[in-house]
Amino acid sequence: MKALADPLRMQIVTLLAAESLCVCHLVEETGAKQTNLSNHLRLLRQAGLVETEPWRFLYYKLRPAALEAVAAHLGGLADTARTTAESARKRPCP
Amino acid sequence: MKALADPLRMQIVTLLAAESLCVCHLVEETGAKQTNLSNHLRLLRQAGLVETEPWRFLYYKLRPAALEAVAAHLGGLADTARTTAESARKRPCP
DNA sequence: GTAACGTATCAGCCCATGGTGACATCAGTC
DNA sequence: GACTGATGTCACCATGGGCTGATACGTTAC
Repeated sequence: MKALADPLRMQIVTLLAAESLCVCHLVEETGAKQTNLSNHLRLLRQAGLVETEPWRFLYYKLRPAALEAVAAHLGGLADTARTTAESARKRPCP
Repeated sequence: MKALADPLRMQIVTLLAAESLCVCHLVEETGAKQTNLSNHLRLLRQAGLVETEPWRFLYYKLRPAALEAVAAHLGGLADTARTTAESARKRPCP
């Protein structure tokens, strides 16, 4: 969750959803500096959301399963909330 | 996204997924102080993730649709990533 | 009416995070 | 070997955000 809290990191994830990209592309697309992107990509990697593809240059690639897991978790909470909202029972206050 | 980045707020959302609760319950469950919870709940309300139910006491309730929207957005990114990963084409570097 | 409770706001402190530039290392080219 | 570019790390600073306690206001109970 924290990994996705930063707007730039969310932008990175969105860009990587479309295609794997190397830092040179990300610099172009986001306008952020290389070192800053390096920091953010490290965090996204540590969070398990992206991985690297060594190529001519180092490409970064989204890990769909990790993102799907976050989505499923939130979706599950939403489903649970829908079910319990129907029961309409409230826990009494002390 | 930012709204869910804080562990306490994520805990609140998880608790509210199970049932709507008033602050007195949240104080008990989380151990956080009333004023702190009030701050966090304000942020969650501003983010559209929870709403209030005036009752004997004020209850807070999760908005499943809002949470579902976040989940769907992330899920969509994951799906896109899966599709593009199969194409295996890489944007060339300059 | 008074006291207690529920709730939100305010102001302040302190730590975490985001961004930056310098620098180091590695790989490729000449 | 010298140079260049790609990549990541380090140290620092500014800002943002989380938490706290005091306070204000409205409601409820006696």
